[in-house]
Amino acid sequence: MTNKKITLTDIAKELGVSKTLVSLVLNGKGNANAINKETQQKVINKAKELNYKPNQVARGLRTGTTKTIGLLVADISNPFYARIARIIEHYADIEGYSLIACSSDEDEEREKKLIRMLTNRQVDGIIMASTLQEPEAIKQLIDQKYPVVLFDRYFRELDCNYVGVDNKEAAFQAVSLFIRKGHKNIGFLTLTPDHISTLKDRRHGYVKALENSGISLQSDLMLELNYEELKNKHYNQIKEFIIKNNQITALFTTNNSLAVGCMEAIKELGLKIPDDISLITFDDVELFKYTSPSLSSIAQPVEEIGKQAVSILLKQLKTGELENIRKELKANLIIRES
Amino acid sequence: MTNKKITLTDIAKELGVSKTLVSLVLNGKGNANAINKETQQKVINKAKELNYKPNQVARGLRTGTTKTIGLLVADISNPFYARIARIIEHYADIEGYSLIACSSDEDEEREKKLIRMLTNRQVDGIIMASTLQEPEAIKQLIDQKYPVVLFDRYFRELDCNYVGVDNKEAAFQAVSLFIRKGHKNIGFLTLTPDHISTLKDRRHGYVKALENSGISLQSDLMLELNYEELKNKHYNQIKEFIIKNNQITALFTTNNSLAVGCMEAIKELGLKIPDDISLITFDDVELFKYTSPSLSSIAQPVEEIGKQAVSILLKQLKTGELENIRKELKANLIIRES
DNA sequence: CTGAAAGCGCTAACAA
DNA sequence: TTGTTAGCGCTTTCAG
Repeated sequence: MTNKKITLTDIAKELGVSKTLVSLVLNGKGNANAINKETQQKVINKAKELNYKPNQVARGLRTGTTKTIGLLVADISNPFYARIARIIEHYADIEGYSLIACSSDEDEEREKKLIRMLTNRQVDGIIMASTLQEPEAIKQLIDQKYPVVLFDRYFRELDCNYVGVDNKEAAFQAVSLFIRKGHKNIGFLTLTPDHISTLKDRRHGYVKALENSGISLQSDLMLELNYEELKNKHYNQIKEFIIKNNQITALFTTNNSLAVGCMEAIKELGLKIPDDISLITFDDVELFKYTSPSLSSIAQPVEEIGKQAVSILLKQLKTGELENIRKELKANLIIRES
Repeated sequence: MTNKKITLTDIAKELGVSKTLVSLVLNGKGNANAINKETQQKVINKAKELNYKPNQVARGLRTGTTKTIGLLVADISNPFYARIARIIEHYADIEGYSLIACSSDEDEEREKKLIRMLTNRQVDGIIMASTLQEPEAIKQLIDQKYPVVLFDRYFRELDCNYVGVDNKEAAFQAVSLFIRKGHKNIGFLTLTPDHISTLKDRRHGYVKALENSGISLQSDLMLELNYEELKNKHYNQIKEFIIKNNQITALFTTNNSLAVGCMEAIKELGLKIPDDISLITFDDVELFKYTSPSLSSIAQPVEEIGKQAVSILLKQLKTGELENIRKELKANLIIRES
């Protein structure tokens, strides 16, 4: 394996020219610097011949820019985040950026560690759906002029780029639909940590819809599930919840995993959706169309969210100006059988 | 924004010691080098006080190791790869490695570009499910002593670490089950590019099961779908296929997206699974349990695949020895209603 | 116990 | 039109 790594210096030496010359040519700045066409061609040929590979790390150290974006979410394998990741990867790639993807597992300490990791790695910017309660760690980034785009989740107290949907309105619409259909005892299932903005907003939408129709809020009908338990598919709490509150005829869940948990629990209890209990969930998953029954859901404009997130980040990377762009999109209530 | 970046030199200067000293201490090599406890503490305190962040890029340039793993798959948002990604992230993280994740879209040229990108970025190793026909680009990596672990897909002609399942056997079992249930006209749906080892092996399993039962192979009953079309949810070909071959009573699909396409097509044709057509698919997705009807599938031991892939890679990263480890695991046929 | 100095591979002033 | 030089921030001999 003769394959010693080829560097700029190797090419320069072989050709008897300077590193600068080679660097310029290989970076397409040959013409701008009025370098002899012939010389340019020689350099290019030699680079190909030696199978030269520019060392991005060295370039990164020198230029202070790594062409890398950090993507931080709760769980990269959750269909919602997985789809967003793919879209972000796509748009980032167009501009030559790669993604370091990481999952916080809804663990605040872990998220802080990951933020540190990403900045240590000198990623040029971060796109994240944060699980933090206090955005102090993110504020520090911004104070250091670090480009950050939040998506899905925001912080009221923090001036930061953001793209997401109007969660309160979407939840309001879904629950209002239940009410119009005559449901009075509508359960609300959500996750902890419950300080997450999306979850809070969805809860507000639920409460508002009830208020709006003069239905009094029963705190019994609201259940919070622990993220870890949910991840390990411990659906017992959901079952107990349904048994204890057997007046419930409709359920609103704040994410796709909860909806799956409900399907399982309801099935195990021998109940039927929607005959016994109706279900609408936040976040659409492709297969919800084919479940039994097909699940009604609130679909976020995933493509647009990912695209906007990258677009905002890249703009600020290019200009160096950290504006403060907030995009609130509309979610789409998809009514199916459930 | 006083936040100039703090470097080792800054700490050294403030303390009136050398960079070496600081570097040693901060890397936990203080004791090994018999550095004064007090001095060590001073360094650590000062680092904390100044909020020092080690620059990984600089370290990477110096040490030639970036603590980064490249993950290359067809589509990071496909549930199968998304789950694997999460697991790989988990095990890599334990050892301090991060992931650059990228999707080839089953495009050979794009994959080659991504491989180049990853090596330019000096990732320490690559874990990939390759879409290539000729593994030349991967062979080059290995020749350069670049640690590579293939998963899911392998190359017969290439000596390279690999972890995956026995695809032929799994497909054989699934199709044999169809036959035992009395099916004679069993359709086979797969993807292009069809040189991919998993797809070939699954096809072989299908053929072998038929042969084994003395059922003659009808090439009409085998359909290949283009990846791009599938991604764009163009299921018309599947519909036409089913209409043209209305003797089909069972379908075997080689991946989860194809199964979804079949469900859609069969539904649109007003047919019922499994009454009119039975379905078994490769790759299990959580929601297959809840679809209507629930889908029988071949589940790969995802956790084990991801864990092994990381383990093999890290071992070779540590020892510098590129052995050639091949792990073939067993897939699990999950029989549901379809 | 601590420090000086070299150098990883690259880019960018500045010279020539 | 091309070359010299310095230096990004870090680790690591080698000397003291």
